Amino acid sequence: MQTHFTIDCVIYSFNEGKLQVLLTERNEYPYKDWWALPGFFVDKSEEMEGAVKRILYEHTGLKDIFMEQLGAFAGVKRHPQGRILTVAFSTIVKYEDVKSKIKPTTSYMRQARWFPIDALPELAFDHNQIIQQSLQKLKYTINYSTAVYEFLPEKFTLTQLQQVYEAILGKELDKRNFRKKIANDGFLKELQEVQKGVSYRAARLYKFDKRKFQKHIGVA
Amino acid sequence: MQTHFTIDCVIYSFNEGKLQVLLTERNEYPYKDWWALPGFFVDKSEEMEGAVKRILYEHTGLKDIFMEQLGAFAGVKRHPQGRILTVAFSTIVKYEDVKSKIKPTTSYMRQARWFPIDALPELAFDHNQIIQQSLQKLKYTINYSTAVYEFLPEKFTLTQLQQVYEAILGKELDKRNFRKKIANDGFLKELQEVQKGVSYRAARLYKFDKRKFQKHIGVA
DNA sequence: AATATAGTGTGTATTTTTTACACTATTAAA
DNA sequence: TTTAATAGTGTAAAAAATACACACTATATT
Repeated sequence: MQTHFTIDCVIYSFNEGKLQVLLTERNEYPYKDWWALPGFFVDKSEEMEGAVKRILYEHTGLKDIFMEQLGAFAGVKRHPQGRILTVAFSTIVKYEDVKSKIKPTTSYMRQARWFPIDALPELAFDHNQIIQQSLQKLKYTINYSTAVYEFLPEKFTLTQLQQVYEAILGKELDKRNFRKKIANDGFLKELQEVQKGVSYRAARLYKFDKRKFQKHIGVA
Repeated sequence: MQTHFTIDCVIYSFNEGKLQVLLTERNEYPYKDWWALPGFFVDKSEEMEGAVKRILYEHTGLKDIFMEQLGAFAGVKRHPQGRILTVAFSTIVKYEDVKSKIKPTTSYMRQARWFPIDALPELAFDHNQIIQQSLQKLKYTINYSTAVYEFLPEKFTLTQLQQVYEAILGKELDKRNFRKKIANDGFLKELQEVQKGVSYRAARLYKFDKRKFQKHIGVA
């Protein structure tokens, strides 16, 4: 009648032109030595949102990050010790921002590491399936969410933005049409600033303007 | 560390030009005498999908119906007895098909009844919130799912189909444009048959062709 | 038999959105 | 100064979405 209840986190970033997922190496049975999504048990009387924050921090070292619910996975056979219901959440972080911060603070996990989404190992439990479902949702909502901007630094070039789109959708886009669409959406702010330190023509930098985005979407 | 775990069902139908939701009147504390979504506890070692089927049957009398997951709701305060995690599911049934079958077979609920979505009572727990979230998703996915056809009998008129769209979206649509869109989609089969027993020009009947729909969507 | 009723069924012009496609400009390094 | 690498830009064609009004037909009523 009662069940254990866990949270699992699908954490995305963008690096080296690829969509990456953060995985942890388990140091405990079951699935000791396997790679898995960062995740753990929720405490009694702990709000789910609070548990997500805590688990994210303990398993990856990351803090102050909003996570969105994907859904519940409750197969009786998904865990060898009998049914453990997990609620999967996902989020997106900026690779450079978190680079130095990623370090599990629990001994349940040995290490945390990024894997490109197209080269994931076989994961513990049903975690491969959770990631696939999450990716589907990301693709599906890309044009109606702020997701792509969460991968990028505050100031970014249009080419970087296009690369994020391409990494998520898994296909190439036409540069001119892409820029036309972005210009038409009209929620980027063009800065009076260009890239530095590149050995070719420097690209203009842009910022995402959340206020304009919300107007565009027709905020709830 | 362990929690109770329930399923709640958002069951839609279309009747009298309106989108309807099936609710049950509780016969047990807490929230005795309140209206609520059909729902109950999942047994230990019971697959979630099986529990959904069982609970749906016990609380509404309905059988053999596929339900889609909406998500987990786990607020510590959502249930007066402490956190009870619920996973919400939704489905759509044909009003006429189920009309005579709806009857709870458990004494936990006194009766089950349809309510128009725009005239719901205040519900037990966080059930109003669950319905709102579910409705959002229904609107959002209307054009990429078979949802609308699940409201209708096997053979239906274009006007009936349009009314279902209008009930879900909560706004009126232009008849000619609607028909153009449907014709263009091309996954309805036009029958050599018309409505019977109407006191005005009889409308042509159509069937939904799932195979053509899947081609159109680009089936996974 | 005439008529009222109620919903069916249809087309076109306009605007908007999407797609396809290729060259010049700028910068740093060699 | 040349080369290498990426930035930045426009137009035409096709497709999709929108706005809009009237004649048709089956039945019920008188």
